[in-house]
Amino acid sequence: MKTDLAGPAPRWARRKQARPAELLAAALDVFVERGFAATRLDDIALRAGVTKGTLYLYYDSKEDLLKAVVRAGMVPVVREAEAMVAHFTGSTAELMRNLAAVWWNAIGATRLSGIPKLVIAEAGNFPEVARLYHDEVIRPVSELIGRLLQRGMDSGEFRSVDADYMQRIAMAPLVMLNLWMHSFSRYDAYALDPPRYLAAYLDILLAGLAPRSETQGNRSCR
Amino acid sequence: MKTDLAGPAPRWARRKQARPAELLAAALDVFVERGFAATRLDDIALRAGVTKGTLYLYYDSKEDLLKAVVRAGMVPVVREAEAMVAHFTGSTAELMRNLAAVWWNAIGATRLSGIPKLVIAEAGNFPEVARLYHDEVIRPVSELIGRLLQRGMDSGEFRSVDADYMQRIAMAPLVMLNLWMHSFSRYDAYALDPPRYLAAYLDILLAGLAPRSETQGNRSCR
Amino acid sequence: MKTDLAGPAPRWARRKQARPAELLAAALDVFVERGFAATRLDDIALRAGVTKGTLYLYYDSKEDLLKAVVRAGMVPVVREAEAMVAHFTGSTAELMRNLAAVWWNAIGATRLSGIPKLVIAEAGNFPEVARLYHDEVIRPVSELIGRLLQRGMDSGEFRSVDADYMQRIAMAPLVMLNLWMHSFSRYDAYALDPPRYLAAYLDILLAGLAPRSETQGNRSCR
Amino acid sequence: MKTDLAGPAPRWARRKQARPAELLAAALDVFVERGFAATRLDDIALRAGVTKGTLYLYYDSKEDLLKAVVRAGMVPVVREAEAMVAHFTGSTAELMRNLAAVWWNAIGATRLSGIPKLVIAEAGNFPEVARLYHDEVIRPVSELIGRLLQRGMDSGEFRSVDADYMQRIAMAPLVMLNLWMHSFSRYDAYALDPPRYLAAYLDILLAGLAPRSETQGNRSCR
DNA sequence: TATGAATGAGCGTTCATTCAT
DNA sequence: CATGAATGAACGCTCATTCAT
Repeated sequence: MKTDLAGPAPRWARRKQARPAELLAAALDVFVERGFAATRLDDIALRAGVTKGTLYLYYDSKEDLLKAVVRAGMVPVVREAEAMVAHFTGSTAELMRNLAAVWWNAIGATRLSGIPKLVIAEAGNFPEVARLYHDEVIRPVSELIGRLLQRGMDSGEFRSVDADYMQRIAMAPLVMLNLWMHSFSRYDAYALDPPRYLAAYLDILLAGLAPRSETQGNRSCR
Repeated sequence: MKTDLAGPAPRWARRKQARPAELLAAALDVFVERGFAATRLDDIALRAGVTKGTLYLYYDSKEDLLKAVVRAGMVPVVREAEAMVAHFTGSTAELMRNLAAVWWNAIGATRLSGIPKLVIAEAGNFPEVARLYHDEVIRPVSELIGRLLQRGMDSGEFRSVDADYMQRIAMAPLVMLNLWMHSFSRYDAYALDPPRYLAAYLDILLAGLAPRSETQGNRSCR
Repeated sequence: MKTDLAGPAPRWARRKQARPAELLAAALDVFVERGFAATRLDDIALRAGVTKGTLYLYYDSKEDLLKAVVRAGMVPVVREAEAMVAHFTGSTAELMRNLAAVWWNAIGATRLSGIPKLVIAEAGNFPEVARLYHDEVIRPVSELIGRLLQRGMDSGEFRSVDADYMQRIAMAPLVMLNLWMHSFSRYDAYALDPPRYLAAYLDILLAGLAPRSETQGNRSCR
Repeated sequence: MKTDLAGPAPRWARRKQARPAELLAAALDVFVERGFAATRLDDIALRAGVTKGTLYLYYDSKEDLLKAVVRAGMVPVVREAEAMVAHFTGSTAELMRNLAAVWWNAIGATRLSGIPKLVIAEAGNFPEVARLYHDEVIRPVSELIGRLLQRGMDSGEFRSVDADYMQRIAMAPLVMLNLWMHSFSRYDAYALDPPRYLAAYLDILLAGLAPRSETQGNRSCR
């Protein structure tokens, strides 16, 4: 799965058209490494192989750059996820497993995984970033997951739950994995094992959604 | 349930002893509102009703203030949770429900709920803050929840799960609720309903931990 | 030879009367160690075993403290030198040797040796300090040395020189020794040997003052 | 004789290349006037016709600026003195008179004369400044004067003296003249006449170095 | 007399943003 | 398009001075 953010700027590809993507790639790197406030535009320019002034030819301000990074990085992945769901024909549980894998490959294992931390940290200071991220990323994904849960309930695969809120609960561990990787996991002692984390996640999520046997309550389903 | 952070500094209580707590309360407020980097020491001082220099009579630096805020805010709550678990005698599920309620009352519904966002945002820039929060908050809580899961499994109340990682999954939605409240929930349109969120959370968590019926697979627990 | 500046404050001597001298001793130490600007009143107070506020019971300001240190440290030594000269009966050359020794014992080898550097560095910023030091220290000493040179010329011991300016030249190496000890000599590699320095100084000074050729009359040395 | 430090920055010469020298000239002026600690970067910038931030485009810190001022100001003069000595063919006494004149024209009569006071005052607080000044200025000059004395002794022009220490004694009155000009001479009442001072200096220095007549030593005149 | 908490003005340094070239 | 020198507004931290106790 590809994103619009270029990889480490290849020197030979300095076409004018490629410039913005190169800048965004550099900006993403540094924003994720240092956080928004601690990032100097000089660092971004240095990593992109340009000078600070050049950034202003493409983006109006540091905040504008942040918004571009968020949008260019996340929206394509959202689109892709939506396309995947639209064409999937298997069981809902299978679909959720696939989605988790896609999410891991497209975001979790890439530099994009740093975006949620960035956005959460700055949402309070930059309403436009909050709105952008919510409307372009969170809302579509929420609706996607909400529809998925509904699909599972409709088919009898899942028991009846509060779909609107359950999708939030379902997303939380995935987001937290990203946050952890870009906060505590930076220190070796606090690192965790993502596959094992994801396995535990899918285990309890699907178990929790599975219909209870008719004759048994939750507590007594033993 | 109370915290160690005092309310808005009463003018008449300028006792030396009360000062540090007043400063921490003000610092917490502003840090949570603005984030660490965007917070000016002048703002904290203003809110505490003192001048900037006074802060340095009690704390060595802005980072030191952050560490004090985190420690003074969270450690007592952790202790309280540990005490509660140690004396509880009911079912593990009930204990988990109680813990969620305690957590909500002591943290979620107070200004302390802003600390996780602060720490996650700054953990990368301030290793000491990361270490402090992990060792004094995350680790004890993780172990607490891990023991809880083990207790449930031992008693047959819960099915067998990867306790170490499952506690991370179990904590994630609670942390995410805090993060949400201090990022997107600031904008009315994106607010959510905490009780409903917590209900959905406990619903799926306990359902997911409940033993499956012996004769039936996950899908077919009917 | 004693000064008015007390040694390391003896705890048992905390008579009110002794306080000002203790403060001055502490102030001299720290001023000499760090320079005027880099010295914090807190450091002086700490060394004197009092608190910062106490300093203001005895001295109006940091500059006032500096003036007191300079006056209390140097004036007694000047008086002593004047007394010594007044009672001396030997040759002028011998008197100058004695004066150099007295100067070394009373100033060069004590903490007072740091005062010239202090005064020279701050004279431009504090006219009162400049005036004080010049009128109470430099002028008396200049006149003393000038009279000495005149005495030597009158007696035929010295050749005829520009007494007024020669006393400045004569003082320069002694002052420079003090300055060196409190600047470069702080670094071992740049230290020098004071006795050897003083020997070379007296050697050339007295040789330079001695009457020239044999055929020229040397009234007192024939 | 010129120095590398430009005069009052001409507005029309805002070439990038000229900037550093303009900044150093301004810095030298203000450092000498106020001393290092009392100098505000704003003052230097104002005098150079730039803003404070501009200083940091060329120098890393206030201390770095001090080092640059010292190096750029003194090293060329040292080189010049060394070149002059290397090519001189007259008598050693004549050479010393010439050196004193060169020193006066290149340093004593220029703003550079303020540097020794600066360095002596700050050597204790800034080891790097001390080392720089000692290794790049004091040591070369000391060696130069030491060789000169040796040359005079070898040729029989001078009597035998402790060359290593005598060069220190010989330099002291010149340094002291600089210090005086930038401390007490600021106040008219305490000003002195440099030519007369230098005449007295050369008078006694050369007289003191001259060989004694065989029959009458200085020492035997008691 | 002595304390020490509090002040408030000040300074070195940083960095997003601008603009002449 | 691109540069990079310059700006100027901040902000963290310091410390001489004050004053209620």
